[in-house]
Amino acid sequence: MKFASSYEPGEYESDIYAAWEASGIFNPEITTKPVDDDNNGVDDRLEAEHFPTRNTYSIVMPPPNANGNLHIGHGLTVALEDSLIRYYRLKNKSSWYIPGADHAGFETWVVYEKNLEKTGHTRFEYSRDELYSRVWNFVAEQRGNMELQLRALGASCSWEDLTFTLDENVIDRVYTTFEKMWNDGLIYRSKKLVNYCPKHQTAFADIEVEHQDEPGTLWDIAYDDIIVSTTRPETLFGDAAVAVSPDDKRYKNKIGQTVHLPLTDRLIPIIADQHADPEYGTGAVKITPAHDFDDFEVGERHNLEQIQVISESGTMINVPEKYYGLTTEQCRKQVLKDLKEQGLLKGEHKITHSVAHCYKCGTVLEPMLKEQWFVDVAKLASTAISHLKNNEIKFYPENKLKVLINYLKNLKDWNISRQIPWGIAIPMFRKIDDTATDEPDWIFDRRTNLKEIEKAGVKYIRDEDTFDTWFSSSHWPIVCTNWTEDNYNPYYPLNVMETGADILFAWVARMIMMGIYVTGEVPFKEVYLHGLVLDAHGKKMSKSKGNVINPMDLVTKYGSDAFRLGILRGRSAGMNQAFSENSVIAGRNLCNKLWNISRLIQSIIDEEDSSKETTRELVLESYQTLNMGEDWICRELNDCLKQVEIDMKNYRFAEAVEILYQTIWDKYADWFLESQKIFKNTNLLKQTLNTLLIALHPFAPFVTEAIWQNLSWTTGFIATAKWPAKLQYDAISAEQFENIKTIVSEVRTTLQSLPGTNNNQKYDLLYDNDSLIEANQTLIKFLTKVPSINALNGAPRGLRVALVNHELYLDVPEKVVEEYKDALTERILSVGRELDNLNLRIQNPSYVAKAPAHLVKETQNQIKEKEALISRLKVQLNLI
RNA sequence: GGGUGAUUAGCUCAGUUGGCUAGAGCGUCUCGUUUACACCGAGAAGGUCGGGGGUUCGAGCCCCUCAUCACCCACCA
Repeated sequence: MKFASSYEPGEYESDIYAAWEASGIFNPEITTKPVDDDNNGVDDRLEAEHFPTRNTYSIVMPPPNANGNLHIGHGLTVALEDSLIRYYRLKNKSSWYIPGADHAGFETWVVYEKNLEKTGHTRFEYSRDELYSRVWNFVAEQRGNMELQLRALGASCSWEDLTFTLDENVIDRVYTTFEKMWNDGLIYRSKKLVNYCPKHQTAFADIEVEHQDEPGTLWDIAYDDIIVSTTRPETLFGDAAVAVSPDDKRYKNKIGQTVHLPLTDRLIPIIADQHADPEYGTGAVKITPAHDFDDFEVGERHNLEQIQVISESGTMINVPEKYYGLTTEQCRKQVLKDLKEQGLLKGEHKITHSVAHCYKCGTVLEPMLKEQWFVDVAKLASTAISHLKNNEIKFYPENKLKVLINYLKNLKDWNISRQIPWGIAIPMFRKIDDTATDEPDWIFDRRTNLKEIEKAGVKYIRDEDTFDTWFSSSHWPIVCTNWTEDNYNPYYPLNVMETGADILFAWVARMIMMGIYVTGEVPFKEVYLHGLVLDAHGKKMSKSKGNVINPMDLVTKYGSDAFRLGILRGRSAGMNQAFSENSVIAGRNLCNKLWNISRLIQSIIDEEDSSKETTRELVLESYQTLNMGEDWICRELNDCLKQVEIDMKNYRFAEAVEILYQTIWDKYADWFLESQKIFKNTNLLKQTLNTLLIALHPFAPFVTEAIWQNLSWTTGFIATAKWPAKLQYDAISAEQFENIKTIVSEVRTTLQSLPGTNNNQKYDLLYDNDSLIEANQTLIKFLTKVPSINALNGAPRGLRVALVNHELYLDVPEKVVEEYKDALTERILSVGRELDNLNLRIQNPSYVAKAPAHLVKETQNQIKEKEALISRLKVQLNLI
């Protein structure tokens, strides 16, 4: 096969992915171990089960929305997770990356309902079951896009195991848990104030609410001779009391009295409650238990009536005729107008307060009294906390553990009822047969495909609500790995849960609670949380701002690998960081570089093979290092591998990519490969290239595989290659090569700083009594591009290269040396400044006394070197 | 009100338990049409590490303080 002169990702990526997928290498290894009769002391249970012969490594994908497209955050997720899974696959673990698709209950519902409205229909024309099947079809049409996009990103997941959040086994598991919770008394039904979106007509969990600081108005309204402060005058019809602080002297004598509720003929009491803040407003506050969270609690304490005055569609009910049916907004205007006319509006103050919004449509949420299913979280949370405090899960970044524990400590009961049809039906049925008074009002039953059921002659009707999606997704590690009560499962707990830091509470916390509740074990051993990908200027991406970056555009433009390398660069756990297209460009450049490195090596191999007139060597033979550069690159590659291993263990992706980038480009290409243009150690070239390709493969799967398939000595897929072993080399020789590098660099710098370098003037090199240079003159000549390099016969001449331990001269005419004088003087001064610093340090008696001995010694050596260098440069200056 | 994180080169970011002259990518400047690569090669410039104090032989890193910017949680009528 021929290498093109540049790497064009578009020509290879889809074919490569298809070949991987067809070969089944992304599936985990599952074998049935033969039962060993002689076996003693090993759990028999294990023997009978399917289980891998190798160590396992498992990750579940946070399921992207089944009917959506991937966004940049998914791009980061795949880059992180797939790097891990590919790395551990190379490390010979049976690796299982389980893909998923999310029915995304509320998200999808909102999209669907919008579409429905466009066609002139509303949800109220259909039954719950009809709507469910309609959305199912809608999602089925859209599905597949995001799965193709995951493939384009190179996600090496086991597609046969894709789990959809509405799969039967998921629903089954969720019902099993729910039933267990119901039996354990962890589920209860209660009429409580919940956050409610009047537009979408559904309730939310606390965590789904978005609070925003907004300007508002605080009105003072006279309730007889007491003036209350409120931001919501329209709710006054639901008032059940006026509260003042028990410590507030102004109102002490009024406590226990009653006042007239304005615009009505009702009387309400004045009560004392610590909720009223004497410092705020007038110090007197109206209490509306049915429409405010604080007031609800005050109402509980004082046994106040809960009067609902706002309906579930957001209009006024249980109010005087005049206001009935108005929206809350219209009602507020009318109430204010009427109060003003009656002279009861006593003041108006502009304030800023925090307002709860629907995170999807932005509608102001209404606290609404509703009967809902709640999870009593106290025990779940405290159990989770004890597991967390036991350090059973390691967090990256570390501080999230503390944050999570703090959240769990303050967690309130969890509302899991949603009034939308798109979701898992809550498996609870309400008794409709009033004569059967002995039977409980609510029973659990899995037959949610039925609207009505009959049990022991009593009729029950299904609750129409569906589960909060987080209730089912909290089972994700359990359902994806097919964990069951009866069998040992080597893939559970997961090795790591990788997801966005923004859903630490909503998802990670709930998976931990649920995992422990269901399996008795934490669901994963480690958690890696990535931050938000911000736009190029560090701003949050949003459709309205128009700064959204589509990962697929970048894949098309630069290639999948470039995108992955680019998005990992400069990113660390938990941090919100800007996206930099330049990093993707750097990734693209690296892929092309690696491609050309491989092209050069293959051409060297081909040339050698043809000159030897042997058949092409398909096998990788062992190598021998034959010169310092070869030993040196082995050492550098070993260091690089070790560093990558450490970085992967610690989830330092950016650092791993960085060291690979530098090793490939600065070390392998710029030094080793250049030197191999002379030496051509074919076996070593093959071996080292294999090493680099495999090491980079987790991060840049496509280009490394494309190269692997093009090389003459490789077999199989690189995706299932073995992580490289350490290379053998001579350490002293490797270290010697550093000297060659220093010599070459110094010659290059000097040549470029000589006056008149732009007229392409070439000079020879002269060495005197220097075995290292003598032995390596061919290489030095090649790397410095000087016309020739010779032993100096007679007195030194030309310009001495600024090296301490080597006698090397650039054979330049007197005149050029003369012109170089200024540069030389500057050089002496700059080395002098460094020397001054070192001397200052060594002259400090405390430093010599307290610093570690090796540092002091190093400083002394450096001083000697600098002094030698200066004296040599000065000799040069005097010669001029 | 509470909490978390950030502040290092023109831009985006590294800098792991304190240790030599603080790094990278992209950008900038100079030179280079060398048969792997111009998505290239060689070289260079550019930072008093947000301000101020402290601990230490030694601080980008530890402590205190101030400032600025993000984000999260919380019941501000």
